Amino acid sequence: MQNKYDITDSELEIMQVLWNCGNSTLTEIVAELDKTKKRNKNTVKTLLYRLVDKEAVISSKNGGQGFLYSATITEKEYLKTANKSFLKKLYEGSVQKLLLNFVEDKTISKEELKKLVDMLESEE
Amino acid sequence: MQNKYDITDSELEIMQVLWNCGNSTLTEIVAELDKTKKRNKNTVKTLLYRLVDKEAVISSKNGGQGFLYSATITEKEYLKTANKSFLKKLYEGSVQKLLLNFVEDKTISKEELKKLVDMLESEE
DNA sequence: ATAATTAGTTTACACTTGTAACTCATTTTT
DNA sequence: AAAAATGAGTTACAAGTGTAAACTAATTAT
Repeated sequence: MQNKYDITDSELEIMQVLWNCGNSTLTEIVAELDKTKKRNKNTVKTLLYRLVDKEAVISSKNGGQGFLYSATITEKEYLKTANKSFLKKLYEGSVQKLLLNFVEDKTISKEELKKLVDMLESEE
Repeated sequence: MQNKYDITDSELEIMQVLWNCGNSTLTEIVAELDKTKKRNKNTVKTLLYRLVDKEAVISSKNGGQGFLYSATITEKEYLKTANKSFLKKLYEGSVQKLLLNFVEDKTISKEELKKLVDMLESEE
């Protein structure tokens, strides 16, 4: 491993806290995670440690009571690589194939898809 | 594990052969995989064995020289669950969010997306 | 029929991942 | 100041995963 974009499922939950809440201390991260699923503080520490190890997160002194953890990659950057490997793994890298599948299996209807495209059009 | 939709990356490559080429023998699968990446026959055997174990594949006698392996789930069925968990993990389950991201990060352009929707429209 | 090959099954092993305890230093409380 | 709590860093461990060897039974070639 040792690639900052190679983030496991549990690690991702930590990154999402950092992305959503900004730089945080261990305690803050644990508190935030607890909103959805209880997680032992030590577990979070290990996860943070691994993220620091692969440089997806850096820690910095925070006046006295502990460290502040910060993501070194943005969520968008991460999503981009994650999307790409998902597409590659299941759809030969083709977004078209993915979307056709979504429509076929009713994950999204043609109408919704059209509405979405219209929205994108009018936006700009 | 022990869920037939819970398929690892290496196992998926075997499933893809079965989906693309239909029921196949071990030798055929190995030959097909070798087109893209060399893989030890024993490795393929283990992978097949694990797939049989979780019932994503069944094997049946094939007049003499070996067994025929067949997928018990279709590619579409598999993709549907894979899509869902991908969306859930990264986009709070929202296709909309995913598509917005694709457009934002230029994985697909608005034009291409529109063309695709038009195609879906005219199809039917 | 005996040797060689092949396929099915079992076992192995290192690395990854989820989960958490342990240690030691620092900070806070009494 | 001594005791208690907290946090950083380290270590642990079982389950999952990629990869492949070993063993055994069946099939094919000589």
